[in-house]
Amino acid sequence: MMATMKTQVTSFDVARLAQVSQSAVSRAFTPGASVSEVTRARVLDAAQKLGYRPNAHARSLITGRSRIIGLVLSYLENLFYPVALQRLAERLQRDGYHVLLFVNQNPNADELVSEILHYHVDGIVLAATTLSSALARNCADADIPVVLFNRVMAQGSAGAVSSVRSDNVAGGREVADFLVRGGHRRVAYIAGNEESSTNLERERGFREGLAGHGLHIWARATGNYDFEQARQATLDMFVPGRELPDAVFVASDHMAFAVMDALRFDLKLQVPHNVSVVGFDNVPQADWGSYRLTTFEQPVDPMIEATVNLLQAYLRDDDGKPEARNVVVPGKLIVRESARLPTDTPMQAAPSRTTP
Amino acid sequence: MMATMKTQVTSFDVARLAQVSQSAVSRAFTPGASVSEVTRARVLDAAQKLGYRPNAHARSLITGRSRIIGLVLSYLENLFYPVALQRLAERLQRDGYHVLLFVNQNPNADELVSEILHYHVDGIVLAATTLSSALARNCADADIPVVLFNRVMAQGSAGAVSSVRSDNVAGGREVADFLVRGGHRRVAYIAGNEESSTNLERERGFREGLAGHGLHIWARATGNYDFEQARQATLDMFVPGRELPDAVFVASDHMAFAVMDALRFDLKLQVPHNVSVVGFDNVPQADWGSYRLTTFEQPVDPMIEATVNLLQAYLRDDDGKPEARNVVVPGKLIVRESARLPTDTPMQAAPSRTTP
DNA sequence: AATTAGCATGCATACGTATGCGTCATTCGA
DNA sequence: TCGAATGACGCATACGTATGCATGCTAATT
Repeated sequence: MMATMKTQVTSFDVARLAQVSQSAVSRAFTPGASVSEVTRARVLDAAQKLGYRPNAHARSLITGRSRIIGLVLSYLENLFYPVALQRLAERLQRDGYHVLLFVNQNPNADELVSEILHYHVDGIVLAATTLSSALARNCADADIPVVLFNRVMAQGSAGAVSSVRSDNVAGGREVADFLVRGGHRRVAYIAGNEESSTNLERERGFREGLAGHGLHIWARATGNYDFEQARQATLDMFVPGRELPDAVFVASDHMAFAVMDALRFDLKLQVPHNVSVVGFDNVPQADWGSYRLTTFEQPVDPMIEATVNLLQAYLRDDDGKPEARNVVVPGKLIVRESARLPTDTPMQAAPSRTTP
Repeated sequence: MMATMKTQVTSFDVARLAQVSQSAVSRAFTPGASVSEVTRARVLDAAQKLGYRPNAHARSLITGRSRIIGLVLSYLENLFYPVALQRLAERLQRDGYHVLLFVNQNPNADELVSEILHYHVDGIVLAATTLSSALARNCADADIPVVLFNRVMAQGSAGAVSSVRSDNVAGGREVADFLVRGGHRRVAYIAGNEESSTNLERERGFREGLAGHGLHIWARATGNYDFEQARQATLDMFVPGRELPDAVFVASDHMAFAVMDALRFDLKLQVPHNVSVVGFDNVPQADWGSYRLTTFEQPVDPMIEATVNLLQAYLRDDDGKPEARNVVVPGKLIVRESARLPTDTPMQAAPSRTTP
C-alpha cells in the first residue's frame, strides 16, 4: 500500500492526510511533546501510508543538533580499533546517535576535522590521531566536544581537550615487574610510533618498572605500530651469534604477533623457552592457539563507556561546559603462555582454553 | 585572529564583512559557480577571519544531496570487513563523500536502514547483511541506490538491487581442483552462515569442482563465520580414532585460523602434513608466519572500486535510473603452505616471505 | 456555578544555504 | 561606433522541520 513517490514526502503531506496541522506531525515524532494519543496515532498512521520519514537535516538545522558523532581513525589492521569502533557505534546507536567515519593514514587530522565541522556534529572522537592545539581551540569555539580515544594531548596544550586511555604507565610497569620476577634480565622493548602518547607512556612505565629492580632496557627497536616494521625490528635486534635478549615487551599485540612469527619462523627460537614475549592491548587474536600471548589488557568496554559519558556530559549542559577531563581506565595483565612465568605464580593463573 | 563565536557563523556574516551579498558567499564556496576571482578571494578571506564553515545540513536541504553514504556492517572481527571499510571510506572521501556507519549484530537490517533514510543519504552499502525485499523497494522509491557488498539478494527478489561480490563459485571450484590435484580424497567443508549467499555459492562451486573429479564432500560442519564455532566444528569433525579428512576447505580465513589452531594444538595434527587447510578471503593475517594460509583471494580494491562505480552511476543520471547490476569480481588462489601442493605445481609457486 | 489550571492544537516564523531571474557592466565582433 | 553577448552580482524564494505564542477546550478546584 505504499505509494511510489518521486518527490520527497514532507510533514505537510502527512498533515493533510491526517487532517491536522504540520505542527502536530512534528510533535507526533518528537518524544515528550504535547500531543494527544489519538492524534499521534492518526499521524503515525498517515505517515506509514505515505512512507514519510522525518528529514534529519531539516531537523538539525532547527535544533542545532545533528545526533551525529564524528569518528577519526588512522588504521584498522590492528584489531583493537575495529573492535572499539564496533562497540562505540553500537553504544551510540542505543542513544540515537550515529557515527560519521573519517579515515586518514597521514597523521594530520586538521583538514579532516575541518571537513567534519561542516556536518555540525555533536561531538568528535579522535582515535589514533592527534589534534593540533589550534584545531582543538577551533572545536571548542564551535562548542563541539572532542574526546581523544587512546591518545592524550601533548603536555603543553593539555587541559584543553578531554581524553580516555588505559593506564599505560601502570601497564608498562606491571609488565616489567612480571618479566623480572620471571627471571629475565636482558629485557628488550619494541616501540610503537615514537611520538604517540601510548608509546611514550608504556615505555616510561616499563623503564620505571625495570629501574625498580635495578635494570634498564637492554635492547630497543622501533616497530611503529606496523606489522612488517615490527618484524624487521625483531630481525635487527636478534642477530644470531650475538648475545640475545631473553624477553621482549612489544608496545602492541599487533606488533607482538609479528615479533613472535619472526622469532619462531625466521630465527628458529622458541617462545617462551628461549625468549619471552609480552604485548599490549589484549586483542581477540591474543587468545588464539598459535600465539597465546601474555599481554596487558586495554579494556575496550570501559573505555567506550567513559568516552560516551564524556560526550554526554558535554551534550547535557552545553551552556556551562564542563572542564576537560582526562580519564584513565585501569587494565590488567592477562597471563597466557608467551612468557615464562614468575616462579611464585602458579600455572593455574594461565588457564588455557584447551584444558577446561 | 579567530573570533570566539558563541553562535553559529552564517554566510550572511561573511557577506557583511566581505561587502557582498549572501549569494556571492554561497557561490564562492560552490565549485563552478559564477564568481569573479577577486570576490571569491574577498569572501574566502572574510570566511577565514570569522571561522565560517558552510552548514552541510542546510546545503543538503536545498540540493537534496547529502554527500553521505550509509554503510551497514555486522561484525568487524573478521579483518576482511575492517579493511574493506577503510578502503571504502578513503575512496569516498576522495570524491567528497563521507560514510555514516551502522553496526548491527542481528541480521535484521530493516529498522536500521529505516534510520539511515532519515539522513537522506545519497546511497547505501550493505555488507554482510541482507535486505528484505520490502525495504529494497522502499529505498528504490526514495531514489536511494543500494549496493550489496559481498552479498546478493535471494533468487526470487533479485534484480531489484545491485550487488558486488567476488566469484565465489569459481573460487570454490578452483579450491576443489587444487585439493584433488594435490592428491586429497577425503575432503571436508566447514561452512559459514548457512543462509548467506557467500556460503551457498562457495559450497556450490566446491561441490561442482569435486563432482568434476567424481568426488563429493566427505565431511561437513558449520562454523557460522565465527571463530569459536569453527573451532568446535573442527573438534566435532576430527574425532581421534575415526578415519579423518585429509583436507578441509573453510568458508572464510577467519574460521580457517580457528581450524588450524584446533588441528594443531587440540588435535596434535600437522598442517599440511596430516591435513591440508584452505581458506577464503586472503585477509592480511593469512600471510602471517604462524598460518601461511593457502586461500582464495577476494580482491578488496576492485570490489570497492566496483561498489563506488555503481553508486556514482546512480548519482549521475538520477532521472533515468540505470538497471540494477550484479558485479562479480574475479579472484585468484593464493598458494601458501597450509595445503599440500599438486605434484605438477612447482614449489616456487608458493614464495615464502621468509626465503626471499 | 464560577474560576483556574492544564492540555492539545494551529499559526507563524526561523534555521542557513542554493539558485532562478533580472539587472548592470564589460567585452567582443563587424 | 553600436548592438549583442557574456559574465558578475543581488534579490527573493524555497528546502522541511521545530517551537514560542496564543487560543480554545476540558477537567479540577473552591
